[in-house]
Amino acid sequence: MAETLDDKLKAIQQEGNHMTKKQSQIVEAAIELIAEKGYYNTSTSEIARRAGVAEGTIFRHYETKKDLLVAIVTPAIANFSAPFFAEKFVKEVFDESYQSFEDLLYAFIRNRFEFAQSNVPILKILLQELAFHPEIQTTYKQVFGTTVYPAMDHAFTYYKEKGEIGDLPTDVLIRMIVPTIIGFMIDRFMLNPQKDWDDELELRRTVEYILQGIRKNECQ
Amino acid sequence: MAETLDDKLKAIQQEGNHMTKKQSQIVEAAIELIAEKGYYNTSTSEIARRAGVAEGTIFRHYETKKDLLVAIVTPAIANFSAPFFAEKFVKEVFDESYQSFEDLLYAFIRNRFEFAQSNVPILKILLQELAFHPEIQTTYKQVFGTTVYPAMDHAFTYYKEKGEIGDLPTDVLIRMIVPTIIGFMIDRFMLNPQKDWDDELELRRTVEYILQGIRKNECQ
Amino acid sequence: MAETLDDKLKAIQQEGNHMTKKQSQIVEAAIELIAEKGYYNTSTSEIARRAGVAEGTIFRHYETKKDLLVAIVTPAIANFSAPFFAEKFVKEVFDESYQSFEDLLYAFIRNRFEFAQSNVPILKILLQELAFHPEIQTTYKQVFGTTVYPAMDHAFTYYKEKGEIGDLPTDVLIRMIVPTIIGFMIDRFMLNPQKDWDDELELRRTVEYILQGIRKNECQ
Amino acid sequence: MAETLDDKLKAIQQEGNHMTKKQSQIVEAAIELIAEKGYYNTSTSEIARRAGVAEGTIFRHYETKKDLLVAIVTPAIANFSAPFFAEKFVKEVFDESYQSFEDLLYAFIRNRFEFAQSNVPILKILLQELAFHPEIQTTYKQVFGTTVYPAMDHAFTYYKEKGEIGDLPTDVLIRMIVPTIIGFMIDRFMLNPQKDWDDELELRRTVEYILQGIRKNECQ
DNA sequence: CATGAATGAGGCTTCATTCAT
DNA sequence: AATGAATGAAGCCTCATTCAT
Repeated sequence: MAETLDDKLKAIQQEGNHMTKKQSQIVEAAIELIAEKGYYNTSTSEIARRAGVAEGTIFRHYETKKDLLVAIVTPAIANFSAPFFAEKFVKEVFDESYQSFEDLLYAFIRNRFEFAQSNVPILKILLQELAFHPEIQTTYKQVFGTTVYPAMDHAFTYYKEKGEIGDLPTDVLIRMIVPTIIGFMIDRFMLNPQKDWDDELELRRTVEYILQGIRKNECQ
Repeated sequence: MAETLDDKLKAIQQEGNHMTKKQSQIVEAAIELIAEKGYYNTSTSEIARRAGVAEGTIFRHYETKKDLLVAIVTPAIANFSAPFFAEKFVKEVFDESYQSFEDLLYAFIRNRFEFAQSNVPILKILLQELAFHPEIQTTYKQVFGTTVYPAMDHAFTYYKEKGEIGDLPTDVLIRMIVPTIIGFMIDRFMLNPQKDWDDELELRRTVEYILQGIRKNECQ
Repeated sequence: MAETLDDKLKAIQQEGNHMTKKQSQIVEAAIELIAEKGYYNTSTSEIARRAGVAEGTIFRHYETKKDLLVAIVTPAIANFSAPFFAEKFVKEVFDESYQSFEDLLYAFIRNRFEFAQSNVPILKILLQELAFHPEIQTTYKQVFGTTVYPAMDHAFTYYKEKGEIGDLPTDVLIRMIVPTIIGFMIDRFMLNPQKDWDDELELRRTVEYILQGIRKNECQ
Repeated sequence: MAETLDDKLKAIQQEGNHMTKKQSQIVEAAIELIAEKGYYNTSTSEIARRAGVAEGTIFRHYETKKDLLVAIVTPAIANFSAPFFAEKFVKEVFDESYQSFEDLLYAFIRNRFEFAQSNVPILKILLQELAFHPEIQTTYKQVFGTTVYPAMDHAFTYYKEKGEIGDLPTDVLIRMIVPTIIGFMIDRFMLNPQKDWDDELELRRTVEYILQGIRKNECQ
């Protein structure tokens, strides 16, 4: 138990490496089934069947069914939240790589959009199960509190000073921006994935909506 | 099965009337427990215990556990979505009761905010369980499609013509507005209910954010 | 959890009363099977089958399989150890109902012999499972320490003063007497129950052996 | 399967010889764990872990888990019961090496005491598991019937004739003596090993108790 | 209407044993 | 000989649902 959550998160990002073939079959099957039907409607025997392994094999790799869920969802939290902030927000904002908040926001949304696009089922699971599993909530809070929030706070402060963002607290800005982005992705990937989307257009619209919504209110 | 969904919805809105004492105890207990722990983590025996009735009594009133869930959630859908639109949007917008889109939006958000405030647990259930129960999804789509969407579409058209809203499709407007409002409520009532909220201020900020986000872009 | 072990023991002695028919079928079947094959070789499904009930019914009455074991064994401990001491040792020894230690010992052995005779399977379980279940050990120690030991200690002191017993510590006397008695019963009821026993003779022999073994060593 | 039990017993007594290092690690680990927690509470994976070998390695040396148990317990039976009788009882009693039954009994108890002292865990296993494993019972009966009983019978007859032992059947004498000795050892090594024992004193007391218990009843 | 004992299908998990490497 | 991943039978337990009272 000396292992910290932080260690775990790091370990997780390289997970793919040391997984046996059967293990990744299990994870893949679990992701498909749980995304589709939810954690409590998916039995371990069903996962085993779809993965083409014996039920006992699941428990050789994951002590409990919940451990399997956590093993699926934790990297998603780490990867969805962290990378962009670690690399882009913190570094490039200082580098002034982004001329304006708009540039940053656009890069951010596009980057997360692309990540989501490649990870729809896992993110679906994350969204659906977050409410029911304290273990996941803890990880989420940890990641959000140490990585996402500070980076956002930092960036907001910077652009507020530059006058590009209205004078709203970070909490409020997050409460505006995040649901807008997630709302778009839910619509795009979960509610109406089959629709004939013009992703470029919608990304622009989303950026625009947020930008106008939070910008300094100069024209009123 | 001649009964249509529509009939059901109507019946539901007057439900309170014909419920026996035991029955409302059951519903109340179920709401508390399911909101707190989720549908699959709440057993009928637990509901019976908290309600102070025998387990069999639940099944005298609801054929299955899922029926009980549906009986809880369906009126929430009907009531959360419908009333305002039926009464205010449709009628008063025509009456020109609302001078501006801002007035309408503000009235709408405040109205829904107050409704949410009095129905936190049920709405929590709705939000959490919607993903897992096709029965609920069907009801939701039906209500949304026949009541909410048309009313919104109507209003948006009206105010777009008046130049108060930018020229965005109804779908897009909904995708912008709804997550913003729901996101606020989740923060307010579910994630941080204990915070020292200045509700008036936050309502204003929410309206402002939406308004700027979707208004005609005159000042750029 | 306010309930003390003592309360439990009392409750247990009247247990028979409030057991439903199915419940006593379960207990009876469990006793038979566990006595014969041991706790870990007896499955709950087997118990259910022999009891003529559904497997789930067991768990309506006993939360876990181990609870069932404890429910079987605890009264045996209470009843095997306690009654004689409470009633006879303590009271009658003072009354001088027993002229000599021999009388007391004989009455005691005969009394416990008869009890054992009517409870062979349960006592077999107690003997076999005591080593593996801390829950049972705890009960045993409690009963022994508060009831059996004090009564024996009392009686030994009394008869030592009368010169009928040699000057050995209570611990040692118990270590001599108890295995002799239990050893006899194991032979009689468990190892060779089918033998053609002359119980009166063997009881006498057992008393004699103990008596000579611990008496004041006058003739050497 | 031409191999008789007798062959096996002989083979067993030289077992140490042909055991590989891993094999004795396995046996040692198994003894520790099974003594502590019982056969059914000890998994082969746990034994393998403690032994520092792979789980499969156990099954290379012992076809089944039960075979491992038998391999542990059979030599204990052979060694606990047999040697003294074979060497001492039979030979030395005839040699009249022991002047009196007391001398023999004392030598016997001391000898078995010392053996027990060096083999507590294995004897614990024997005692605890004997009831549940017919394979062990068979071995036990075989050894007892062919080695212990005849030797004892022989010695008893001899000393009865010399008038040192009362006229009791061998069965009865065994039923008196054996539980007394085993009872002492259980107390000494299993129930209260940590106590500050004066072993010499207790050995003497045990001998004394048995001796008086079974001697010719001359002084009554 | 209400009760609650009884049901039995199905879920998660353990573990002795096998086998390809 | 040794390994350890994989197996799958079997175990304990949960829980929605039924039904006699």
